[in-house]
Amino acid sequence: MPRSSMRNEQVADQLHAAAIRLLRFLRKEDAAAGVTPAQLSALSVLAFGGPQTLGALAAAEQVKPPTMSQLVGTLESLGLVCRKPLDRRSSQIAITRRGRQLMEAGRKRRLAKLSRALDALPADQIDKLAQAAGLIVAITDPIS
Amino acid sequence: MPRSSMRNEQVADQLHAAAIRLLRFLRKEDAAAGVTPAQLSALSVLAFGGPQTLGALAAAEQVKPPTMSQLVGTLESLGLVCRKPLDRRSSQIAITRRGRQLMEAGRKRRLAKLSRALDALPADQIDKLAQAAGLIVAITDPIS
DNA sequence: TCACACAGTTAGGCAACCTAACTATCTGGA
DNA sequence: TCCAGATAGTTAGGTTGCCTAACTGTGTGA
Repeated sequence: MPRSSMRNEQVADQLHAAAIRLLRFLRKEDAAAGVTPAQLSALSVLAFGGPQTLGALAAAEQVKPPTMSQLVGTLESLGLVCRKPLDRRSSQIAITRRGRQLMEAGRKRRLAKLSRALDALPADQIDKLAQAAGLIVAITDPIS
Repeated sequence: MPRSSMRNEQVADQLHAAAIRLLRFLRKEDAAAGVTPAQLSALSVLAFGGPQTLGALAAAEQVKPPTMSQLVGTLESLGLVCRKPLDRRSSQIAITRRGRQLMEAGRKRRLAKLSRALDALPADQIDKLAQAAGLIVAITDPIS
């Protein structure tokens, strides 16, 4: 086995553990914001990716349609997204003003917790985290 | 608001999104290995941190005792951990040989998926991911 | 010795996933 | 024209992982 693959195996483990810890760390803050992490993530996709169909949103979030169907149902009943029919079997889902506001509020809540931790780090380490986040999103992107 | 805090807010968001994506990306492989991510994480703590009480394990994993109680119950029924009574109300929980084997198998499954992605990256970017993982674990560590 | 602290479990509930099966709609080719 | 098949989404039912509240049983110090 080449040395680089052994290394990658370790990195895979470390990233896995780090992701689990980070989400547990942030979950409480998300809950306090009145939305769950999955809801926040979907709102974020709609905010930055624009209106899209349920199927596209499910693909972007890497979940199956029934999961997204339920999630969007909840968000709609909360007035955070709305549907604009395309034809009689599908709609475009768009974030509402309230949804956008709530997403910003959630971001601020997370900030309160995570930025205290980040503030303790030197700028170059924060850079590394930012770059790492970008890399992770890139390599887990269903499009790529 | 100082510039660094604005920056940290963005990094917080990016890390959050990255963690969600990474776990969704890896979940299927964990399932194929016959253990769930939370189980794998607990086994990992026991493998590297040594035997410990249920309460300590819950604290290490940043979950509440009932959560860990159920998780350990499952792992025990699968023969992946065992309990050694300390007194009549608490035990030390230790990973078994089978638990260790299964953890290694899970690691290999994740490798199969993630390392293909990592292999496409230059070594310096893999370094960044490894360092970032270490930073995340450090800043979300309940002990620190 | 006995009241309180401590360790863990039980009960009940919710969010986020999944697969399988279904409904309804659209569309292309005979 | 029209219907077979593809497509979009929902419903039904199940699992895992997390929580709080309430409980049981055990240990301990004043």
